[in-house]
Amino acid sequence: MSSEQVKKKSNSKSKSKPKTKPNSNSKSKSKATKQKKKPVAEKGLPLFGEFSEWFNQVLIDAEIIDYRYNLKGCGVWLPYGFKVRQYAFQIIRDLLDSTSVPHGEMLFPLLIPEPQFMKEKETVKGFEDEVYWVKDGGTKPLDIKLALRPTSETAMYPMASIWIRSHQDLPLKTYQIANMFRYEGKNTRPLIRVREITTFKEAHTYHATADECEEQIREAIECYKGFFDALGVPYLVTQRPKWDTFPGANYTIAFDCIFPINHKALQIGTVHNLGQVFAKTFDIKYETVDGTQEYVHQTCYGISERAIAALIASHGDDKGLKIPPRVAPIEAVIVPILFKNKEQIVLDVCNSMFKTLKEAGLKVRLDTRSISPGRKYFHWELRGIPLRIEIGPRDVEKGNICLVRRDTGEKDFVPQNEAVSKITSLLQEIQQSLWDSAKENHQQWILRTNDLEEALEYIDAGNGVADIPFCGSEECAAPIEQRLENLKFLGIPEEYIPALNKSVKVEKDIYCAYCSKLVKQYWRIGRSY
RNA sequence: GGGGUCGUAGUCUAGAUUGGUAUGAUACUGCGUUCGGAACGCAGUGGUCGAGUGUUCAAAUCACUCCGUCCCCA
Repeated sequence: MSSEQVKKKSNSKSKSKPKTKPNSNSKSKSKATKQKKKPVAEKGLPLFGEFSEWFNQVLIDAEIIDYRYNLKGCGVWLPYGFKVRQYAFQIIRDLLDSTSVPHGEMLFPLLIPEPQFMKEKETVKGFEDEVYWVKDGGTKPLDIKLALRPTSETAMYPMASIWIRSHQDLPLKTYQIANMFRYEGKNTRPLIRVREITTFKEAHTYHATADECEEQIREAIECYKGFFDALGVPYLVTQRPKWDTFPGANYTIAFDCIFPINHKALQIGTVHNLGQVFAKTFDIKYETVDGTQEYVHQTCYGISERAIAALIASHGDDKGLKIPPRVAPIEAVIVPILFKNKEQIVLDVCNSMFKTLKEAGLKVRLDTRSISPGRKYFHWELRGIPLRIEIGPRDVEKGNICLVRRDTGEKDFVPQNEAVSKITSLLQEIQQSLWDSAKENHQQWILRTNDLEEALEYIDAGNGVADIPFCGSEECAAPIEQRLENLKFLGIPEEYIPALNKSVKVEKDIYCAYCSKLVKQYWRIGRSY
């Protein structure tokens, strides 16, 4: 059976059919040629180099998400994917719950009454074409239309206005993890551009002063860095251009992950300084020590399931996923190698090893299915399990177990009584090494140049993102963005962001790549999702 | 947003020009032989042909609408 035959419809029908395996004779297989040795159940996962196809297929094959639900932009989290999501978002929960003033987790209603939603003009304009409206209650039209939240500012802030009375109530830090609805256009992509964002973590904070508000931005950035570090997802931090700031916010700082192969940037987190705009709209005031009434200063920051997309993209290879141990539903899987008349002695060792590892607190699984060992290897490699433990008669004789790393493929034989310590340290090593290699790759995808043409060529060739000297005006940005499809100004890199640096870096003798004015900063541009 | 393509068991696919309830593989189930990188034999299960409407004695096949897919262009 050729790989082509079992591949997804979309692949086998596309005109530029990528060859995944040499034997691509989809129709010429005659019944006479009985294939004895050849595998008959080859999975048709496209090569990692066919990134877009790989990504879509691996989500289904590795049982992360099933998007065959007949509603555009919506999908089902499968148990395995759900676990990854759960472990990942628990990390951000832990980070937010443990800040010096903890963030309190809450849950707001999905529905927002129209008048309340319409209150903040800027936000409304920003989401105008993306809001789902509930217009009927059963068979009767509603007097007041209800929006399905595209984000929750307008749901939360009227409540904050009730809760916040005095400076004693501040700072107030809250967050919720919930689903959001956005009516995206035609081009939806699983996990990346969806109509139901199933997992959106949004934090909202309220402060007495602008300084505290600014300080909160730094805390948020640190939290998010901690989160992505734990996932082993590399990122770039930039302050978004004025024209790409969250509607109503003073400024927006964003996290982007450059994807492998196509080197497009995916926004995976945003942090907004909202100033007092929303406070004025929703009348969120507090009484100062002097007895006067002041509007609060606010921030909000969000992370979505796109973080999972970045996690998958950053570590994948031709065999499938590589899940960092921290968020892996299973850290190690035991595969028994059974030979005739020696089944029981092997199974006994497997069972006791399973028990030992479980008692040591490891997420471990014993795979006793009656299929061949090789099949199990592929199964678990596709799902990205960090460590495989093979135990066969030879190992039993020697008192060993065989450990195989998913990331490097390295095999290691260790004595059974050292299993726990060896596995624990190996898992740590894998976690670190996944992070290191992803980061190392990421750094190679940024070009700094004073030559606009060079930057555009670099981006157009799909090599990565580029930093160019730039004046920051929208008039200069627009014609540059026109030059390439999906080209975006990501913004100013971290070292130039005033909110994040006591003294921002200043470049000398560089001139705007468009208007040639003397400028102080490089701006980052690149193709984005 | 505009244009095109396609939709048949879980997955991939034959059948469409010439209307007559569907082919094969894989997956799945059972039994047996196996098991250190996708094992083999035998026997089975599984399809309102994306949904709806129309034409017809009869629709997977023809027409229209909707839903979804993928590709191209803005």
